[in-house]
Amino acid sequence: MTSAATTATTAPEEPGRRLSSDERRAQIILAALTVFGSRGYEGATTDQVARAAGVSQPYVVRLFGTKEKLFLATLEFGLDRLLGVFREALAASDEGGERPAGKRIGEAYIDLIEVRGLHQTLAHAYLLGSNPAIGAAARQGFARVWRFFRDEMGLDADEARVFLAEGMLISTMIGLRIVDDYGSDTQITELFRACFPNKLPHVLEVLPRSEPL
Amino acid sequence: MTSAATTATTAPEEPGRRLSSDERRAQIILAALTVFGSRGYEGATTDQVARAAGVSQPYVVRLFGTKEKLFLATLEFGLDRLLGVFREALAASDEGGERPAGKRIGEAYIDLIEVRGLHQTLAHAYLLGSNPAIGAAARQGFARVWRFFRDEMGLDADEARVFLAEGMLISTMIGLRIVDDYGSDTQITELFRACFPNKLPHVLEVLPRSEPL
DNA sequence: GTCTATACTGAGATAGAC
DNA sequence: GTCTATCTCAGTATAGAC
Repeated sequence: MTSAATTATTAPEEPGRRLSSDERRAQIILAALTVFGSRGYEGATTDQVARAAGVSQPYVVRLFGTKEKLFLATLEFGLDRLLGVFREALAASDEGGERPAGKRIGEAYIDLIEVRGLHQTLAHAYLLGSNPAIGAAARQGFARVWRFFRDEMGLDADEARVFLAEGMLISTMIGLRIVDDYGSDTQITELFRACFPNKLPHVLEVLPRSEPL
Repeated sequence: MTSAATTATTAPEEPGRRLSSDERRAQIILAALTVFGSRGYEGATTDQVARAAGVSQPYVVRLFGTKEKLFLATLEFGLDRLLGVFREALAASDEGGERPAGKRIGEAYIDLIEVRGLHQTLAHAYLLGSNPAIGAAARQGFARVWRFFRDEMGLDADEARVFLAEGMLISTMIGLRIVDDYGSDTQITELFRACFPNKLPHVLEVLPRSEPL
């Protein structure tokens, strides 16, 4: 449990190699996403993040300054990634009217489960409105998403609200980990099904791989 | 800061009076709702709950056993209360077709901001799916709500999903505390407005009273 | 039923070596 | 760029008095 390779969440790396601090930062943020995602900001420890990233706890603090700054960096990464895939999906072709922008973006959102902990970390951040630093960042981030729907995607306020709402529900279902109670494809509840129209198989394949840590 | 009356979140009580342990439990759960709501399960401390309730920290632990059990009790209280007001709203009369059940229940959900921290505490619980005890309780609780929509209210799976989604968005907006960045009635954003159709004035009146602690 | 005092532990952060 | 050792404090839980 001391070697990087053993516990690393991220892609395999050549064992003996020394990474640039930017590479490490990126790697740690990926790990932080999974840890913050499952335990939340306060519940997560910098040590858990460090282990998941295969580095020592003090080094995580060294690179990011404080746990709070680490969380803020992780949140920003998550939001950038989210808006990144949304923009890609928006720009993608319509395939002859079969996949309108709304559908593409909805699916892109669900596909983000591949980036483990992203949905949950954002959702946790959104709940921390009372926290001075994190709350402010969360509101800003949420506003960015809202503006994407309104300005870039061109939805009206009502359509945007519905979109956002479905997104929040999906995040909730992921955070709840209904998979844990109902096993694999057979017993999954109607409740869970109803949340992932046409994406269920994919979700069922990916979610159980997201270790609770 | 030692007297009960000074810091109590809940209703004024006669200073010198000794409460039954059930009364205390109820009072502490109310306080716990606000504290867990703003800081989350891990972020909240039993001491903050104790202060908010006007009792000593060890006594909170004494009454509930552990912080986890306190959270579970608080979660259950919140869910009971939620389903309670939903059932009331469902049973209420239609007022000549002006307020169908869906609308009444939606409004009842928003009116629950009066029970400070309820929405946020539930939302926090829903995100803790990876936690053995809390995750299981949260899934159970979420399923109860789902069944209310399906069985008692008679919605089909799709309608129920839409309902739940709007609810998750509303909880998110409350947790985000957009009020904090945009002050009172004047500067409130479109984003916030869009989430509380016809309920904005009420929300704007209550939310700012919910102290961040 | 409720408090004060306190034991114990876990976790963030710092110092300093390599 | 990264580690080990360690300080320090906050927070849960226990003991025991009133």
